[in-house]
Amino acid sequence: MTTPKIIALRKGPLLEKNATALAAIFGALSDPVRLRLFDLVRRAGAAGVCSCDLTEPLDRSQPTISHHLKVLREAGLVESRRDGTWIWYSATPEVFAVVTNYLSSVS
Amino acid sequence: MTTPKIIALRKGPLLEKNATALAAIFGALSDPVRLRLFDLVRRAGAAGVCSCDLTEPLDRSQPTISHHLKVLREAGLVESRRDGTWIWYSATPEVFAVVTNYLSSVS
DNA sequence: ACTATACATCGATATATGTCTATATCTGAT
DNA sequence: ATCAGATATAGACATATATCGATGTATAGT
Repeated sequence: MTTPKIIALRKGPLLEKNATALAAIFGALSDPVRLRLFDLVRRAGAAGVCSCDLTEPLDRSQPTISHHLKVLREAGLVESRRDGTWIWYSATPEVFAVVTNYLSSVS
Repeated sequence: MTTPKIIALRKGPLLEKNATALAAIFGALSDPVRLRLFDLVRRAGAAGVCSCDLTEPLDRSQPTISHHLKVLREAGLVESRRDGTWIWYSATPEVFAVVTNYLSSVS
């Protein structure tokens, strides 16, 4: 409560609104399966990767992978486009830039 | 299951072991309160900030802040040193090198 | 030794999350 | 219209997490 010494914090602390938005992105990256999933997607580049090729390498059920892809999609980290019966996922570097910007501002 | 097109993924996917380690760091940053907490700590620079000054601005109970600081500490994002009855927290930016290295490895 | 302050831990509780099986939906082909 | 394959959703369950009040521990001062 009482301040032992006066610490001059710089202006512009992280506002709650921004913290919540950032936390959501980090949250999407806070699961090992999701991280590997995202890694596979971004490695596929602009062409993207078919969802059907993501289930096997991660050793999870199809609904589980679908769930994780949804989380990544809602966080804005990946986007999907339909091609017939399958769906192609690709990384969205814009949102990723938010993360790297923040991280580089720290270190 | 069946591959609709052959996608040439680059070598070196994210291994499970590394994914788990990375996910732990992201997990520590996946909570708004913890993000703002970390922000306050890192803004204090090398001198650090007293734990007693972190409870009020975040509008959480003292045990809750203590818990979050523990999470940040165990993730290697902050370190603490005792000074009498107070404990001073400061950021450890080295950990971010791991994250930024990974993030820049593909793109 | 006693008291006051700072911080940590404990136990409880409500909510969120990861995972599965079962089922639904969507798309293309017959 | 029917069928098969790909993906999404629903429901269930176990575990994790964020939070609090109560209590414990450590340190400094009297």
